[in-house]
Amino acid sequence: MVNIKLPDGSVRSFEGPVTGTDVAADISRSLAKAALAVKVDGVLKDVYLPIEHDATVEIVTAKMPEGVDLLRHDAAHILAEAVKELFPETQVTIGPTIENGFYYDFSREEPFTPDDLVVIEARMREIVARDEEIRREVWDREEAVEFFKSQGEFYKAEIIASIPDGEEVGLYRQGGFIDLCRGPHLPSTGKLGNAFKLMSLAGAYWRGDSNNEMLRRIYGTAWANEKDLKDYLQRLEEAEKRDHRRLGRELDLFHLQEEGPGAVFWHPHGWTLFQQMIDYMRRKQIQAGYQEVNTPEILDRSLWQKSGHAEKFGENMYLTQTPDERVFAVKPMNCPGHIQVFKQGIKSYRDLPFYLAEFGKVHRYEPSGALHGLMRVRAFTQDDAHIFCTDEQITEECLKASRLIHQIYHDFGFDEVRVKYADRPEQRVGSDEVWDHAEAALLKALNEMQVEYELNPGEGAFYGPKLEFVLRDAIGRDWQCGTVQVDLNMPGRLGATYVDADGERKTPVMIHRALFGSLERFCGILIEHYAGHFPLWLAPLQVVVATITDEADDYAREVQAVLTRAGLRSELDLRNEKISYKIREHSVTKVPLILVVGRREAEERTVALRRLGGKAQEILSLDDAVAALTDEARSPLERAA
RNA sequence: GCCGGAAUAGCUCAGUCGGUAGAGCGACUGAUUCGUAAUCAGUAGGUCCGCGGUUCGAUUCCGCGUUCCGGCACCA
Repeated sequence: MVNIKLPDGSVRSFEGPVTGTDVAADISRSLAKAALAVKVDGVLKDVYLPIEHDATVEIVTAKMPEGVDLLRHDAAHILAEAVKELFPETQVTIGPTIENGFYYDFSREEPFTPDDLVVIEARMREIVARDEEIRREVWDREEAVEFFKSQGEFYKAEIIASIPDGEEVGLYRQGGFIDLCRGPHLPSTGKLGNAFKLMSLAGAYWRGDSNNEMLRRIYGTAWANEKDLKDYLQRLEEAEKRDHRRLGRELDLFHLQEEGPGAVFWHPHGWTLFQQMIDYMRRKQIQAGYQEVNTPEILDRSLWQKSGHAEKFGENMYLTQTPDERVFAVKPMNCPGHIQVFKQGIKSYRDLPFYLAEFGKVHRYEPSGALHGLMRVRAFTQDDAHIFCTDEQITEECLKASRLIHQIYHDFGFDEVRVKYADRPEQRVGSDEVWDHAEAALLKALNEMQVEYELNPGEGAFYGPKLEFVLRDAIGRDWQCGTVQVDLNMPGRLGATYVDADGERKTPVMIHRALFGSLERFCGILIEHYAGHFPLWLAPLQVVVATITDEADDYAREVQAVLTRAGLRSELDLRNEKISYKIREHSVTKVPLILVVGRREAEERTVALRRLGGKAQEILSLDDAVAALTDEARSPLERAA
């Protein structure tokens, strides 16, 4: 007798061992058909495997997230089967599911072409139509290794050989294709259905290591039904429309060109947005007790040798030689410069914590393949600051900096921020004891912050562990923005000291912190986050005054003058065009407010206010309109004050 | 940096099986003075990414380079 408890709490009894299919069939025929796998006491299993003992059982269908994940997993296997049928000389490696889809990495001399993708996808649909049974087999490890070697599948053999002793080697067979897999899998290929699509080709290193062979990756997406697939493809299209590179051109914010790879040419509107960010940040920082400084962009190479940058970061640095043959480095970070400022005059323990901030433009020679619009550039502006403090102050200062970051992100409309904690990297300066100490202090602050965080092992800066604040772009790519780093190394290397209460000279701790991280990147994320519809206080162009007839020109000029005096950013549109033409044009470039003035408004000293995306218009007296808009255009900082 | 793809008018793109190119939108000029998301007509605009090679002739074919796009690796 086997008692099966279902999620609704009911219990069904069976004579002997049953399978997930049996249980599903006992409930309803349609459920039996929809069953993709089964969860036995919370563990996913193949639906056709016997359940020998009493258990809690849940039937997994495509309606559940786990079910969709299974579909994607099987789509990857079917992709591999199709590729092996069409290109038998190809070796298979791994094919996991990912967010919204799956991929499979193949080893193959010849690249796949976009045309191949069409053929492979067609073959996948054939395999689905064949509805091949998928069955799990447990193999002896040695036999499995030998088997795959004999098939010329050396990568698979390597994976199996690396499975820890004592773990079962489970293989799944579908038609003529057999693959190592932890499972579970669908009972047959037909269950995948047709809601899948191969998306793109890419290169990817074996085991993610750039020293290894580059494999050929095929990305695909798979969903429970055609509608979900269609919705997903539409979401991708929508995301493309908010791509900051596209909006950057459409809204005339910035451009990049061949002569300056990774360097931004800011146009007037883009630069206005950029300056708004700086303006906000500057005030916010002053409130938080920072002092703003500015340090040289080019400094003698020897300083970078002392700081450790030359050795650990040298490959990313621009060097420049002057006619007297002296070698300088263009700064990739602001920290050594700030230490020079700190070192001027004798500092007392009473001066600590000592805050120095800089909107510092840094240059880093990034790998060419990494460049990406504003998100990844070679010349960028950091809202960088360094907090010189005592050992006891570390935790408190990290906390303060992290709180500041969360507040600022909130003001810019981001409430979902992911935090990562990155500890010591292989390439680093300083002793293990010092690192132990720095990591412990940062972790303590992190725990006191009471935010969820992920570990990012080995990804700290070369001088200390760091917190990373991560935002996501329109198409799901994550970008690190703010950061807080505890540095017990660099102040010592560059000779920074303070006089402690006991009269002894001591080396201060330095906390590196950036709020936006890179202003360029944050600006890119902002563009995508708002899809170009910036909140009024950030919008580069806030108001367009548009006339209906040239009889209103003089009045329109007057309106704009009043707006300018009130501190609003406006433009005049006196062109001899229909008002609907003007409205369409300014709507397309996402100007938040349009003030329409015609003969009537000129006579009555009013304006017709039209908001972006709105249909209605509002007739206001000029004075009321300006007062209301000025109030509306206040930044979060001004509102809080 | 690595794998794959791309580069034609300001933008989006078509095209030439090798005989120096075209559309829509935009720009400009003129007409129109119009009430809330595209008024009409006309005109101009191209080193077909760069450098070599093959060829009578290259935007087209080949090679090298540059940049960009999608990934991987790297990272703010």
